[in-house]
Amino acid sequence: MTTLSSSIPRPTEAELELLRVLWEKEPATVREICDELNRERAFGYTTVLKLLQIMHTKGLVLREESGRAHLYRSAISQDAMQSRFLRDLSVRLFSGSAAQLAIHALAMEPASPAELDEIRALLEKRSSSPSGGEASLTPSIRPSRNREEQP
Amino acid sequence: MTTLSSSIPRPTEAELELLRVLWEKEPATVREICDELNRERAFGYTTVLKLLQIMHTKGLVLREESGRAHLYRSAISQDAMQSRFLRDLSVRLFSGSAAQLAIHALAMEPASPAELDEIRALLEKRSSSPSGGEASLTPSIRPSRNREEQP
DNA sequence: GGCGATCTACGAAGATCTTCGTTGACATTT
DNA sequence: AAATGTCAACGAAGATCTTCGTAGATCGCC
Repeated sequence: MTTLSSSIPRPTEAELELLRVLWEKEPATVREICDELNRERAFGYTTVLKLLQIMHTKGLVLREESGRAHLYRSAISQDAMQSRFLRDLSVRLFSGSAAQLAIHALAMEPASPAELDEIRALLEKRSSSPSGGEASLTPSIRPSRNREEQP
Repeated sequence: MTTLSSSIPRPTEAELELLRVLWEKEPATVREICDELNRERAFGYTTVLKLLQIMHTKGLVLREESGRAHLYRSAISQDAMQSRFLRDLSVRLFSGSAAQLAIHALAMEPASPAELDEIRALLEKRSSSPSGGEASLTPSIRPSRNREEQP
């Protein structure tokens, strides 16, 4: 249950990496998040802690201070965050058209048959009811596949 | 055509605003860019100049120093930049799947009939050649002001 | 030939982001 | 209880981003 409250600021790059971990294993302690992050690249413990503290003041994460080690969880669902970034990007670079953005993304990379079906389903829905309703989408599961990253 | 040379850094937010102007009216002087920007929000002249200088050292813009006032143009096409940002976003937030990104974007907002057709065309192409070759795809015409076309 | 307007270049201040060292609190072990 | 390890909190250093003031060059004009 995550509000898409627009008062929450956009996470920075490092913050987004933490959120990605949280969405996978929520709730988590600083130690857990830190260990998970260090599978990919080095993060000092206090670096992660500091980031989480900042994110907490920003409202990006929630904190349970019950035990000795605090428990963190994200304040925004991955889905809501995806929408947030897509909206931003569409405004910044696609004249505000999420559809144009989608077309470009679609042209960039082959989709799986399942994904193609999903798109077809969306198309039908759109065709019939242009101002379509609350599709509770969380797109199909996707095994975490990684490409090169460029900070 | 503009190279999608990956050595060029990702533009910051302010830099992207300048690029947006350049893509519309290229080439342009600092004055022209500044005036255009000030339709939307205030930018000091020297601010814009400084940004362009930085962007020049970064390789984001090209500069013609012929006359008294330099002429600037973008070093990357809007299309290539769109791909760049989409790739980034898909890696950061969609486990590297541009298709999932597209689905999400599609679900976010109703598309115009023309856009729906465009998507259908893309789907057919995908269906026939599943692991489609590295086509030099540019998603089709883009009249720069997209968004509304309704007979 | 000097005056004002316009341009580029330089540098710097303030904000934000990233990273981490240090400190003190608390728990576990010896 | 002392030693050791783990934790949150604080602060600070360095990097990057954003903005602009000022200085120096150059053009057009009276």
